Formats: sequence, structure tokens, C-alpha cells
Amino acid sequence: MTSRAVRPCRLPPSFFARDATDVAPQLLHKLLRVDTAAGSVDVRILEVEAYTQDDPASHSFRGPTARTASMFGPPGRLYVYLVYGMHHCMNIVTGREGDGQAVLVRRVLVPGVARHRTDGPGKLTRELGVDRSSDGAQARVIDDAAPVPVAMATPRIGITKAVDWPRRWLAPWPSVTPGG
DNA sequence: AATCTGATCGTG
DNA sequence: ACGATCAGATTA
Repeated sequence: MTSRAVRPCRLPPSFFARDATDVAPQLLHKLLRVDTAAGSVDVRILEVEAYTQDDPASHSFRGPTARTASMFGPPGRLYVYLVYGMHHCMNIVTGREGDGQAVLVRRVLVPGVARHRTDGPGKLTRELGVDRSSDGAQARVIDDAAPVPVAMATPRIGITKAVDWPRRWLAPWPSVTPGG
């Protein structure tokens, strides 16, 4: 019996044109291609949170602003913002254009990088060199047919509104390494 | 114009 | 438990 050979495929924009609460858990174990100073790197997505427009904890709750413009833009693009004046958070925009939805990437696995360096939303952007210059850029998410974990939604981290909404999904640990 | 509040992280 | 550090939101 030959080993399974699945051609990794880039997720189309239609994948993201759904509610963030539907898209978020499906992003677990997908690969996100990021341009770094060292070149293009595929990182494994291990933790996400969903933010929708009806969510008091969401930046989109009070309508679009200059900062959140990309969150209301076409799905499948990045929404990158500065939190607490010093850390960047990376999101993937979901829903239809005009919706204010996104999935926050909270933890990833990077080939050759200790996992404690990318186990938080601010830490992973620092490690990868992602900042506001990536805001609005096309997100490149690759499905390499890694096993899809059964993830249960849990409450989100670091918010003070809608604290008990189950909109955070974690990949089981241990997890497969990127590219393998 | 002044103040408050963060989708965080490192240090103590 | 707290400070860093800045932008959006709120209050006046």
C-alpha cells in the first residue's frame, strides 16, 4: 500500500466567506504562509478565537474605524492591529465584505522555533515580524490534509466583555510539526 | 482636553 | 501584581 500523497492546496476566498465561528475551528492545523525576513515560512495554526460584529468584545462591535477597516473588508485578508501600545495581533478576516468579522491567531508552531516563542498572539507576531504593514494583505492558508482535531470551544482570553462566550478553539497537544 | 480601557507580555 | 506604551472610546 502506497503512502497517501495529498497535494497541499491554498484555501480559496470562499472558505473565509462564512461566519468566524464556523471558520475558526476549521483553521486549526492548517498552515499559514508568512513572509519573514528569512523568507516565506509555513506556520501551523494551533489556537484561534472568533470575533463577530454582534460581539461586545470585538473591535467591530461599534462599526468600522480607521484601525479596523480591513476587518470589514473582503474575507481571506489579514487584520493586524496594535494592542496595549506594543504588541501586534494577527487575524484572518471572515464573513462577507462589509461584515466586521475575523479570527484571531493566538498560537502557532514554527519550524525550527521553540514553541514557547509563538504561544501567544503578541509573541507569534513578534517572532515572525508581523506588524501593521501586513494589515489588509492577502492571507495564504494552506490545507495540507493534516488530521483535523476535534476541538471544543472554550471562553476567550484577555477580554472583559462576553467573557463566557465559547469562541476559542485549541488544537490538542502534542501537535504535528509544520510540514510534517 | 483629559481620562479610561484595552483581543499582551515580561518581570517580580 | 504591575508597568510598558499608544490608540480608540468616553467623558467633560
